[in-house]
Amino acid sequence: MRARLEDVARLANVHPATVSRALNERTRNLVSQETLDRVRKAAEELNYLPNSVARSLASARSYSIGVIIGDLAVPLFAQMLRGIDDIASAAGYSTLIVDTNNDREREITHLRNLEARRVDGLIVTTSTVGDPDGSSRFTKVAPVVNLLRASELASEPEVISNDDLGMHQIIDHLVELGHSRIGLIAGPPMVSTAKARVRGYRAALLDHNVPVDEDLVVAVDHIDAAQGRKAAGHLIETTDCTAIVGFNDLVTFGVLKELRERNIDCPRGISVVGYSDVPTADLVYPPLTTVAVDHYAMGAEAARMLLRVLDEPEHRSAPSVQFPARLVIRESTGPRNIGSRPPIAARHPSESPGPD
Amino acid sequence: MRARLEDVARLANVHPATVSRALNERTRNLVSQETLDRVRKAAEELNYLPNSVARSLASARSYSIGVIIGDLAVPLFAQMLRGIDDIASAAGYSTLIVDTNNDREREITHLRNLEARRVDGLIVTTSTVGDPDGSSRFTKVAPVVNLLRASELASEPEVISNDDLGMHQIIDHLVELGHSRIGLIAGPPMVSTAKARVRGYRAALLDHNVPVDEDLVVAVDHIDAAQGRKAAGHLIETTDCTAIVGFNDLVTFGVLKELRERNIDCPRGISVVGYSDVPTADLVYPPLTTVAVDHYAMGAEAARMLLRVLDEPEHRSAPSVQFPARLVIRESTGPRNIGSRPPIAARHPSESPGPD
DNA sequence: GCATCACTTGCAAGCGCTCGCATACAGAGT
DNA sequence: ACTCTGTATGCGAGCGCTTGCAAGTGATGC
Repeated sequence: MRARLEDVARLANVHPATVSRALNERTRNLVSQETLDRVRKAAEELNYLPNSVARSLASARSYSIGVIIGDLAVPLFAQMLRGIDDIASAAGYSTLIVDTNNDREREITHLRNLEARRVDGLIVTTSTVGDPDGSSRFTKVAPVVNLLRASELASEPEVISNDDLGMHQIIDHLVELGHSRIGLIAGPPMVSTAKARVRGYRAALLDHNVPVDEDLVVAVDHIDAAQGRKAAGHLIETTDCTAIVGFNDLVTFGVLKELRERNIDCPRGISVVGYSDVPTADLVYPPLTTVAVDHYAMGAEAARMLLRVLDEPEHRSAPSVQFPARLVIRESTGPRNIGSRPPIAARHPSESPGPD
Repeated sequence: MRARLEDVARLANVHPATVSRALNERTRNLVSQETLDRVRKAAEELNYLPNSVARSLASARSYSIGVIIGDLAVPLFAQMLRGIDDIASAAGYSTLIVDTNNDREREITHLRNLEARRVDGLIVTTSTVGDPDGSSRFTKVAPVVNLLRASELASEPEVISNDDLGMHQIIDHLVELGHSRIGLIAGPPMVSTAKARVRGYRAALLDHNVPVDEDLVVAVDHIDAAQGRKAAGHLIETTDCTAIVGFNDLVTFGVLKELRERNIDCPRGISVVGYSDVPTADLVYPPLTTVAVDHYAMGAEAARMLLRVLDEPEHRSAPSVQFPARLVIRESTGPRNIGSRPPIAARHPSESPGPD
C-alpha cells in the first residue's frame, strides 16, 4: 500500500541503500547528482514518505526530544514550546510534549514512556529542586537541558531567566516610587525560580539600604490565584506594606482580586507587581506591572543547546545561559500614598467616593 | 547496554517469543503462570524496558495518537489534553501533541511528521472548516476524531460542545435582565464553532421574539483581545447595544478593556458575556459571566471514541457527541440601564464621579 | 602501463520486536 | 492403546530502514 524504500529503488533502478543515502541529508554527498535526481523523481512519483519508526530502529536514534512540562495551562509554556519546536523541527527532530500536571506519579509514567520511545534528549522544565533522586531520573533516560530550572549542582546545561535582575528592576521601580515596605509573595520553597527571586528581592533591598523584614515575605505552597489571594490577605492584615510583589502573574491576579474584595485601590492604596508578563497581564484591571521574559527565545536556546549536546556527545561543558528580564511598567504601580495606608476603591460611579 | 527481549529470555530460560507474549497484556493468557512469573522476575532483575520503536515496527502499530491544536496558548486546550492523555495512556497509547500556531505551513509539516511516525489515529481540534481539501488531509494519515470542530459532512466522529444551548442560555439571561439590543462579536467565519454560535444567537433571539439586527453582529478575523477591543468599539459607536457577547473569553477580555478605556461601566453601562470560562475569567474585573464547558471531559470522550475506532476499524458509525454548556453568572452582566445608555465609570475614588 | 585514489554503488547483516505456524506434551474419550 | 483436543512453547521470517564493507569504475600520477 504505502511505498517503501525498496519500491523507490526499483523504480529508480538502484539499490535500496542508494535510495536511503540519497534521501538522507547527511549521506547525500555520497551519491552522484544523476542518481540523486533519478531517486528524487521516483520518490516523488510514488509519494514516498520515510517510515521514521524503521529509521529509528535501524539508526538507533529516534530523532525526537522529550519536553517535560509541569503545567501546560501556564501560558508561557506555549511560547516556550514554540521556540523549542521551531529549532528542533528545523533540525529534523520532533518534540514529544509531556504534561506532568505537577504530579509525581504522572511524571514517572511519562518518563518511562519517553524512555521506551528512546527519545534522544530531554528538556526539563519542572522546577522542583531538591528531589530525593535529584535530576538523575532524567539524566539516565537521555541527555538533558534544564529550562527555567536551575539545577543545584550545575552538572547539566541550563537556560534560565535572570531573576536577580528582574527582582532588582522591580525593587528599583518601587523604591523610586517611595515604597519601602514591600511585601513579597514567594513561590513554593522547592521551586528553583522561587528561591532565586527571594534572593534577588533581598539583595535589591539591601542595595537600596532598605531593611529586609522577614514578615514581609510569605511563601505559597501552590502557584495559583487562590493562594495569591490568601497570601495577600495575610500581608495586608499583618503588615504595613504599601506594595506587593507576586511570585508570578497568576498569583498576582489573586492579589488584585483580594484588594478589590477588600476595597483597597490599586495602585493608590497598594501597588502590585507580577512576574512573567502573561498575555492577559495588560487585560486585567489595573493593567499589571510585571517582568517580561522572552520565553520563546529561551525555548529556542534550550533546543539549540540540546542539539549541540546530541551532536557532540563528549562536549561536557554544561553551559548556563541567563536571559535578561525586563520590567514592564503598567498601571498597577504608583507612588506611595503619604498618610494613612489604604484608600478605599470606588465601587460604582453612582456611589459616593471615599470610605463607605 | 540496555537489556533486550533476548536477554530476558536467556535469563528466564525461555524463547524470546515467549517473553514477548508474557509481557504483552493481550497475549499473556497464552503463557503458563509458572513461566509468566519466571519471565517477570527476569525482566525486573534486568530492569527491562521494551523498545517501543521495535515493537511499533514489528506490529505495524505505533501506539501513539496525534493531537492537532491550533493554538496551545489557549488555556482550554491544556484541559483537553489532560483528558485525552488520561484515557489514551491508560490504554497504552501516548499522545503526540502538535501546535500548528494556526499556520497552514506548520500544519503541513507537522502532519507529514505524524504520518512518518505512523500515528494510529488523530484528534483534530483546528477548527477551520471549508478548507480547499476539507479534512481529507487528516483522514488519509489515520482515522480521525474531530474535537471542538464540527465537520460539515459528518463523515467522521466528532465531539463538540452544544453551542446552541450555550447561546440560548446567554440570551435567556440577558433578555431576562431586560436587554434586547445585544451585540455579538462572532468568531472568524471559517471557524466551525463561530458559525454554530451565531446560529444559536439568532435562534435564541427569535425564541424571545427579539428582532435580529445584523448590524449587531460583527465578526473578527482573528481570535484575540485586540480584535475584541476593536469590535467592541465598533459596536458601541454604531449601535445602541446594551450588552455584548464575545466569541470567547479572550476576545471578551478585549471588550472589557475597551469599555474601561471609554469609561463605560460594566455591567451598569453595558453587560458583557464571554464563552469558555477560562481560569482567569473570574479574576478580571468585573468577574466575567461566561459559558463553561467541560473541556477535560470532552478530551477524554474524544480519546475514547478514537480508541473505539482503532479497536473495531469497520465500525463506521461516525457518532457525534454533544457536550452541554452551562452559563456561569458572575458580575459582568446586570439589568439593562433604563434611560441614557452608558453610565461613566469612576476612575479613582478621589475623582468626582460622573463624566469628566 | 600499472599502482593508486576518489567516487559510486551494491551487498547483506542487523536494529529489537511480533506473530503465524509447527511442535510437543498432557489428559480425555472410546 | 490410539486418536483427538487443547494448551504451552519454540521457531523463524519478517517489519522498513541504516551502515560498514566490498567491489567496481574511471581518472591520476609516475
